[in-house]
Amino acid sequence: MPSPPITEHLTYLLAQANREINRQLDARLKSEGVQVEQWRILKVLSDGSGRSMGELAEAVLLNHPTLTKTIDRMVANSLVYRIPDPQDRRKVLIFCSDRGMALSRRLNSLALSQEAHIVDSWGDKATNDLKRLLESLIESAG
Amino acid sequence: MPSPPITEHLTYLLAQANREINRQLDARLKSEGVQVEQWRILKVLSDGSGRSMGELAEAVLLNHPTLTKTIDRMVANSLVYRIPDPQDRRKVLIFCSDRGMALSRRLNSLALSQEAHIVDSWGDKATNDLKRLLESLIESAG
DNA sequence: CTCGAATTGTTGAACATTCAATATTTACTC
DNA sequence: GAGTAAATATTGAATGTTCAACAATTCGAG
Repeated sequence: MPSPPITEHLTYLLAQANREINRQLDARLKSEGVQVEQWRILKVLSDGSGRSMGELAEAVLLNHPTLTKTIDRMVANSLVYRIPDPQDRRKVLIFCSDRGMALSRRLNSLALSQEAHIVDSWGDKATNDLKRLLESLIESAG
Repeated sequence: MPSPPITEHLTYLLAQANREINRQLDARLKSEGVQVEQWRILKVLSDGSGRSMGELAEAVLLNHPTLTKTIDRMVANSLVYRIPDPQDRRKVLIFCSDRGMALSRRLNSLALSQEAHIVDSWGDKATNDLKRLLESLIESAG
């Protein structure tokens, strides 16, 4: 059984595409001095409702300790704040501050312009086909 | 311009899919006590020819300092070895040892079985469509 | 009720990654 | 050809992540 080259493995293609797209997005977000993870956190919180650390970790693809320390930094920057959950006192709810909301809007605009650039240069159909397949794969593998 | 939910961003879907597939692969490779990056390195080197650090870093999606330290560990485990390039003495060529070759074969078998599992449960067509789109995106974005 | 088990979040130590600076060799310019 | 610039790999400090242990709270069986 001859093993195919690594460039034909799904896991490799995903890693490569993810790396490249992330690199491009990082370059744009850099103008606001922020990394992709913080954009994700602000974006999730920007609807104004609070999330527990567990919910948030799941939503932004980070594990708990990493999220704790990232939130520490964002609290220090006054982008988000913590409130103990009155319903379940084990939980801590994270909220987006006004300053975080304002930053979130600027970051969204940067992220949207990146995606628009991909759609322009690569095509609308390909982009949508890829998104649908990724959703299906996640659904099937999750 | 209302910003779509994060789950509709291409960058998020790529990150999520990559994370999930990598997690599955990691779980399998764990039986050999090895991480995905080392599988990639051994796979690339397993054709027997040497690669410079630069070539290898590009091929396995790692930046130079990270690769240097990963190779340090693999040298300590006798999986690979370094030889100064006689053509260009700035370069160092990395070769796979016999022990590395044997491990590479076992890892390939694990990786192939993971991919076979995806094809089984998700479908041959979807898998191939996705691979072609990812290749095209990388080509277009690289 | 009460006590053990499960859930949630944080912390600290070990570990890994990254950025900037360095050393070495090669290529290029005049 | 001498001197400067570029390419290659490594190192060390700063930073970030992960794993395992911990504290606090809630749940649930008897």
